[in-house]
Amino acid sequence: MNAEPRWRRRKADRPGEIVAAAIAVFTERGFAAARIDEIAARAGLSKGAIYRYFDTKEALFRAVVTDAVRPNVRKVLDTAAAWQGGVPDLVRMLLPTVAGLAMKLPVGAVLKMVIGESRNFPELARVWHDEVVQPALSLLMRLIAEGQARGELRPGDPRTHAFSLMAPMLLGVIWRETFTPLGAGDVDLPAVARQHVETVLAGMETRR
Amino acid sequence: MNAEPRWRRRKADRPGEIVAAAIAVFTERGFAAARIDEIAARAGLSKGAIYRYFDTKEALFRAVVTDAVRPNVRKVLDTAAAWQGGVPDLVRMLLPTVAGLAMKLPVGAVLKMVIGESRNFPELARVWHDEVVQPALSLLMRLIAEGQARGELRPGDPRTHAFSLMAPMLLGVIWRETFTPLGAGDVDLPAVARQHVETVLAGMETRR
Amino acid sequence: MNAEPRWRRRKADRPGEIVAAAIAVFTERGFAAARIDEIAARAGLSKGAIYRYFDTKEALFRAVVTDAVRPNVRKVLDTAAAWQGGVPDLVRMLLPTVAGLAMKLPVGAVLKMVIGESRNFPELARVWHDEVVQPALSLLMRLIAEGQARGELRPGDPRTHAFSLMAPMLLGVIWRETFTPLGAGDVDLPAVARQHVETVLAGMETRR
Amino acid sequence: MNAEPRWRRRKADRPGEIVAAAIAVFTERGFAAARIDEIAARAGLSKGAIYRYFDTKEALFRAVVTDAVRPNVRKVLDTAAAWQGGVPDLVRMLLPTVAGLAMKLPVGAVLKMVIGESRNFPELARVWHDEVVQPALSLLMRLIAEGQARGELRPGDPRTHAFSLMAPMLLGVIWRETFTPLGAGDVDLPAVARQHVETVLAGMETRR
DNA sequence: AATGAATGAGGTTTCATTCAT
DNA sequence: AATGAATGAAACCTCATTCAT
Repeated sequence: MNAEPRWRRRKADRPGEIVAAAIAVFTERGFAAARIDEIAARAGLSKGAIYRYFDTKEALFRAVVTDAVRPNVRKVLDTAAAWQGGVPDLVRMLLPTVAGLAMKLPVGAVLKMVIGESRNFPELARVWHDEVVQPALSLLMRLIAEGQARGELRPGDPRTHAFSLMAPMLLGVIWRETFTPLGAGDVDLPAVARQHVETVLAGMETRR
Repeated sequence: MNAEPRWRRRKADRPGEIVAAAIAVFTERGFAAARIDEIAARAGLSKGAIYRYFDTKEALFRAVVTDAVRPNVRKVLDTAAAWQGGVPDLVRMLLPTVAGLAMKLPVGAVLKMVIGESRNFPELARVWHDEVVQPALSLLMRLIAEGQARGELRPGDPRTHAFSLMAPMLLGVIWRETFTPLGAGDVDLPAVARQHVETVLAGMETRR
Repeated sequence: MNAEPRWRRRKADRPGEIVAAAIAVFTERGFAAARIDEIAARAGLSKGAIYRYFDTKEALFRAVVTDAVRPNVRKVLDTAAAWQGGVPDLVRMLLPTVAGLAMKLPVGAVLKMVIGESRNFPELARVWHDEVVQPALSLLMRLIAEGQARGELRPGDPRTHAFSLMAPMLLGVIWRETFTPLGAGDVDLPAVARQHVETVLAGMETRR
Repeated sequence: MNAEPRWRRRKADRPGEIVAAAIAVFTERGFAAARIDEIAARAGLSKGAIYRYFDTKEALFRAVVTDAVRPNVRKVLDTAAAWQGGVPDLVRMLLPTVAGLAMKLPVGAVLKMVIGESRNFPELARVWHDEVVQPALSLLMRLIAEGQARGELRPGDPRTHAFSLMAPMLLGVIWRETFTPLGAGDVDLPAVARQHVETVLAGMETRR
């Protein structure tokens, strides 16, 4: 009689589908303005079904924030940790790679939310700090210190040097989320990465 | 008995007091979680009185975001526009100045909100873009192009160069709002400014 | 592989098992706070299976309230109806018997629910009235009237006399459900029965 | 233009009006089935206004249970504590008084709820135990012990004697709430009190 | 000009019930 | 006969906004 069943069983796929829908809605509206209704609709579910997989709106938000980036960060860090050559060349490789990732993953939107909701969800900011920011920063600082010890890089506080290296990439990511949708010029992250890395390395390397 | 009605006191100050209270609450809680009740209480008023000065919560939010920074930006821009010497020296002066301002004004908190609410309040992001970001960026780009024309600075896309120069300051501001409250190490903005400006200028200047 | 489908096991027992689980959950939580999920879990079934045996939560509730006591009441009433000796001695036997039953059956908990839900489920209160309360009361009233006719008992409204006889037992049952779990002293129902029956019979019997 | 204002200020009267409406709805439906909407409507208010006076539905429920009886209990206990004559005569006065109060106050309905919700709101059962039941029981037990010491009353556990005295009154109250609305015969509490007190005293007094 | 009681729309969450498997 | 994913109708509670005082 009725051609279309009201719903179909898909338990295994559901969490992923819900998180995908939630990423879209949360990043578009922010935590508070996101409505469970809309997430459910985009996931092709009823509101109540969401609660089979996530106990609260906050739990869903946490899942979004943690799932969105963690896997990709590992990959980058592992590559860097396994690097054999000199520090400057590693940096030359690393920044464009990160720029490429940032272009295709929802990093920017999630980062925006982590920043925006850090007061209301300190734990999420902590997750990002502990799993994304701190590891990346530590790795960079260690590499810079090594480069300085080997005489490849000029002296200076390694943490600040790391800021000098990474900041334009992150700012570009935020820019693309915040100002580009308004009609402000887009940012070509890989291009920025290429030019910036050369500029800053020229200022950091001992011989050129 | 009391001949003086209690609200005769101040009058013209009210809007400013309300905005001041609103800055505190909005930056502490974000737009959605901020309650008019609390803003009113901090302004020493009743909830209803707020509506005599601002039609809606959004209007108050707009006032906060617009008023919070505009005046200070002008000052910096005017100083820079009036600069007579070479571009590198201007930059050497500018970054620490900005760093100092960012330490005492609520720029970071408001910037965080502008970023976080940019999807829900595009006009606010636009205000910031048009009144803060774009003017500063334009000025910097013009200066850089001039420096390049005069042979003081190496070639390269001026906009990216501007990013290379400013990004660590802005990222530091955001960091202090997002991660420092969690116990992550603080960022000494003026120190970052001093080291970064020398590093990046060493990579930008033609002769050193 | 597994030739035996898992639900082939029992079959006829199911309703009884469900009611048993439901008694536990309903008496622990009350009607509204009882969740079908929990009843199903305790019965070793899934939620959906419950609906094969009971159309609604209310239907299950009705089954609980009706089944919980009916069989036991019959026994007591039959014993009393078959009594051959004098009324006072019957009462001396009856009250401790009832007290003993009340100690091991969930009468108290179910009585509590019948009382608590009587407005929302008048029919259940009616079942209890018609099948438990009224028969017992009628029997007692008839016996008392007979005793008065034979000169064994003093005059007075038989219904009130029946109240005088039975009330402490019922109140004790309720007390044990309501106040004892809070740490209030327990009630030794049989002991109360023994003392009360002697006190009240001393006031009812014509010669002592 | 508009003859009737949408609402009128009546802050001081509100809590009482709300509790009165809540008593009606809670006692009619029980805690879970009572809807704030209906309480508000009966109090002539909107749903939201309730929350200006009571933080949660539970808080309102607590207010109902505590407010409904406390004042009246005090009065009875004080009268009894000030009694000068013999114990039997005090009891002869006390029971009809209690019966009269129970006829005009919502004691029965509230008692029913305390019993029905004791598992979900143990603290309310405790309030009733501590403020109503225990004081009354203690007083009675003390009076009975005094009567026994003076030789007016026969020996026996005072607590059980107190049960023997009071139980029919309480049971009558519950009966009137549970079975009378169904068409079962009403209980004339004062009449029950008069006959019961004589019956039971005849069994308790040493000389008659 | 100011108050704060009252409104009412809207959101999250729960859970009895249904139904594809 | 059984499962449990999915539905959808409430219900509680919040809070920006209004308006009688």
